[in-house]
Amino acid sequence: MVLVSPPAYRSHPSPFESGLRSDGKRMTPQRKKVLSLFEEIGSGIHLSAEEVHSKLTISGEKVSLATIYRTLRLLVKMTFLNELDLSEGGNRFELLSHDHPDHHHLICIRCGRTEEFENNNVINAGKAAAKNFGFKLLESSLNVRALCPKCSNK
Amino acid sequence: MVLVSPPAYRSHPSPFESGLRSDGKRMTPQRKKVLSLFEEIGSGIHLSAEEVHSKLTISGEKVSLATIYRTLRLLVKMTFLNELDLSEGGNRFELLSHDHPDHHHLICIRCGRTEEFENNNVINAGKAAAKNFGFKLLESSLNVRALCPKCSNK
DNA sequence: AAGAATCTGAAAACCGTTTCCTTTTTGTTG
DNA sequence: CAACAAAAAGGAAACGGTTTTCAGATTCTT
Repeated sequence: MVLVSPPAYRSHPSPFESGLRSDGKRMTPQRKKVLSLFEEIGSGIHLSAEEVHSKLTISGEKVSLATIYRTLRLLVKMTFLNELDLSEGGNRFELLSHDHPDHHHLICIRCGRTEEFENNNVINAGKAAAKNFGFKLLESSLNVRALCPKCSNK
Repeated sequence: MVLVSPPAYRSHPSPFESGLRSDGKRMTPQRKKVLSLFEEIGSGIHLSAEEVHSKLTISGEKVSLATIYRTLRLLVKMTFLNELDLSEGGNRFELLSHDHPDHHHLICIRCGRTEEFENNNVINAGKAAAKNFGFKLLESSLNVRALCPKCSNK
């Protein structure tokens, strides 16, 4: 347990790492693993905290569930992840892709299949409503509850 | 405690009562009280289960929280109430007014103030997305998270 | 008025999430 | 590179909203 080489993330501070640093926070293997998981699976996939935990566990990485929750919240605050409220059993998280900032979700309420779409009219509707009531807009999300083709003919 | 007149709801079966009956369910004072509460305060007000409970308790009606949860679910299924997922601490319920079926919500994430609005573009966006993926649309809801005027200058 | 089915209330169980507390790790400073 | 303070991790307990269990009460039928 001696003579270990320094962790790779020391060499070229990633945006994640510098974001952490500038806030007095630290890079840890656990945080790295959670973010890497999302980066590997790509954007547009929505994982619950439990799913993150089991995926990491399966690939041999041990990160406690408590740490996963803490890290997910952190990554959301740092805008690396987006948190979704698709109701029915636990929130989900997805990699926030900065080229598709304002996308919405179509959810099959029976099997959970989820599709994304973008629509400027929706964004404008949110803006208009906020303006109308003098609110300062933060974020708007349209959730469309539906039945996917497979589930609708059962 | 003798010679009480029969409960009012026996005389002219309300839509609620007949809906219940046709499904082998029964009208009870508790169910009546929950629905009446929503009818008295009118549509556009969003109450959590806890709030329903405390409002009834304050006006001297004793209905257990368990029954309130059961009744709220029932009323949603019967489409007398609409269930909202405004996140942050518990779902809320509102009287479903059939003249404003598809309204959306603007929520102040700090104080919870909630305003409603309608927008056909949003409805169409949901329809378009569902059609696009071959889903059968059930319902779409746009939640706009924002800061109300009071909270945004603090 | 009696009986079967349904419903209620109270308490326990649930489940996703957060917090507490102790130990481990990180990053900085001599 | 050793030492130290600050921050983070792990595990377990606590939480808060919601659902379930179960025994006793109520509704509706006949």
